[in-house]
Amino acid sequence: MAKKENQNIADSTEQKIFDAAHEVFVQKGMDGAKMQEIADRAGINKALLHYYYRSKDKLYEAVARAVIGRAAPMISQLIESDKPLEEKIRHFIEIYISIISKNPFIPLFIISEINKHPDHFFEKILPAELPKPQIFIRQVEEEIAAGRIRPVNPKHLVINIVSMCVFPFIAKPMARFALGLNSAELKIFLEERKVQVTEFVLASLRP
Amino acid sequence: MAKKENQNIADSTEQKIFDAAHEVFVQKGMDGAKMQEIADRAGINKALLHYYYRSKDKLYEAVARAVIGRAAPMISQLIESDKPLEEKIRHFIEIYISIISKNPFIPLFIISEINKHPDHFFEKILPAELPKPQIFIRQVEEEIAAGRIRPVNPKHLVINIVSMCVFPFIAKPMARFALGLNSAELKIFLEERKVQVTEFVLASLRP
DNA sequence: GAACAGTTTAACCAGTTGGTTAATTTTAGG
DNA sequence: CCTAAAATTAACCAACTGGTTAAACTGTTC
Repeated sequence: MAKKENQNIADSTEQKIFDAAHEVFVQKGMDGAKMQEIADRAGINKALLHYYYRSKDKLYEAVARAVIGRAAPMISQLIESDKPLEEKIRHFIEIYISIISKNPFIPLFIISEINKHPDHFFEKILPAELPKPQIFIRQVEEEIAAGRIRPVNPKHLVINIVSMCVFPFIAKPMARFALGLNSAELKIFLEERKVQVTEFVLASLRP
Repeated sequence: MAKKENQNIADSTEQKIFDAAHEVFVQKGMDGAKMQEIADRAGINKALLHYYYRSKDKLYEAVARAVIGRAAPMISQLIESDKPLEEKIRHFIEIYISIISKNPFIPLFIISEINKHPDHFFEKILPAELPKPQIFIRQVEEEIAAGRIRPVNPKHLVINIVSMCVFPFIAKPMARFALGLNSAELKIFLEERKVQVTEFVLASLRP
C-alpha cells in the first residue's frame, strides 16, 4: 500500500482532484468543463483523473451530488423547525442569502444542469430528503385562519421568497448594469437585501 | 443569380439556419451546441453554415443579439410609459410573465451566457438602450413622498418584482419537485402568478 | 446554349477531447 | 533490502469538433 506520510485528507490527490473539478464544473458546467483543465488546476496528470474517477460523467456526478447534498439539509432544517412564522421567515431569508453570498456560482450551476439533464438529476443526484415546504405551508394556513396575516396562497409565498433571495445572485451582471452599480456597490446592495426582502415580505403579509 | 422561385423569406436557407441555431443555442448554450446538430436540424450541409455565417461565434452572436434585441424594447416601452404606478406594476407583471411563458428558455440562456462571457455581452451584444428603471424609480419616490405607498427602497422593489416574475420559470423543474406538481398543474401555477405576484407586491406597498 | 454568379454538397483537415496503455516511481510490510 | 501493491506519468488513440476546399448544381441573362 502507498500512503504519503505527512498528508492529511484535505491534501490527498483524490481531494485535490475533487476540489479542482468542483471549481471548474461549477463555473463552466458539464459541457464547458475540460478534463485537461481540471487536471492542470489539481496539479496532476490527466490520467490520474481517470484513475480516481473513472469518467467525466462519474466525476461530474460526484461533484453535483456533493453540491446538492451540502445545500439541501441546511434549508430543510430551517424550514421544518417549529419557530413562529415571522421568526422563521426572518431566519430563512437571512441564512439563505448568507449561504448564497458565500457560494455565488452554486444556484446557477444547479439550475443550468437541472435544465439540461432533468431526469439524470432527479433520479441519481437528488437526495431523497429534499426540503419539502409542506410544514411551512400548513403553518401559513394556520396563521391565515387565525387572522394574523393577510390571506395568501402559501405555495406562491414560498416561491416568492426563494425567488427574491436567489435571483439577484444569478442575475448579478444584469442587475449591476440595470441599476448602474459598481462591484463594491453591488456587494452592499446584495447584503442590504437581507433586511429589504424581509421587510417586503412581512409588509405584504400584514392583515 | 440564383433564387428559388416559390420561396418566401421565412423558408430561405439563411432563415432556416438561423431558426435552427436559435433553437439549439438557446437550449444548450454556446458550449453545448454543435454545428452538426444545427445543420441537421436546418436540413442542410454543415458547410452551408459557414457559407452564410462565417463561424460558430458569428452565428452565436447573431442569435444572441436577436434574442436580446427582441426582449429589451418591450420591457423598456412598458417601464418608461407614464401610467400611474399601480397600473404600471399590474401591466408589467402581466406582460412580463406572458412573454416568458411563450419563451421559457430565453431567461436562462441570457443569464448563463452573460455569466460565462460578461465582457463580450456588454460590449458587443447588448443594445445601447437597455431598459433603465430610473423613471420607474423616480415615480416610486414620488408616491412615497406623497404618502400613497409605504416607504421602500425602489431599487430593491424593481429587483423584487423582476425576481418573482422570472425565477419560477428558470427554476421550473425544481419548483415542480418541491411543490409536488405535475406538468399541467405547474402550467396553471405559473399562470396564477400573474395575479398572485401583483397582489403580493401591491399589498406590500400599502402605506 | 454558353457563360456566369450564387448556392449546395461530399470529402477532407487539423486541433481538441475523453479515455487508455504500458511503463515508472513511490510506499508499506515482512 | 526486497517485493508487491498503489500512485503517477508520458505517450498514445479513436472519436469528435469547427472549419476548409474544390467540385457540382441551379437558375439567370444574353
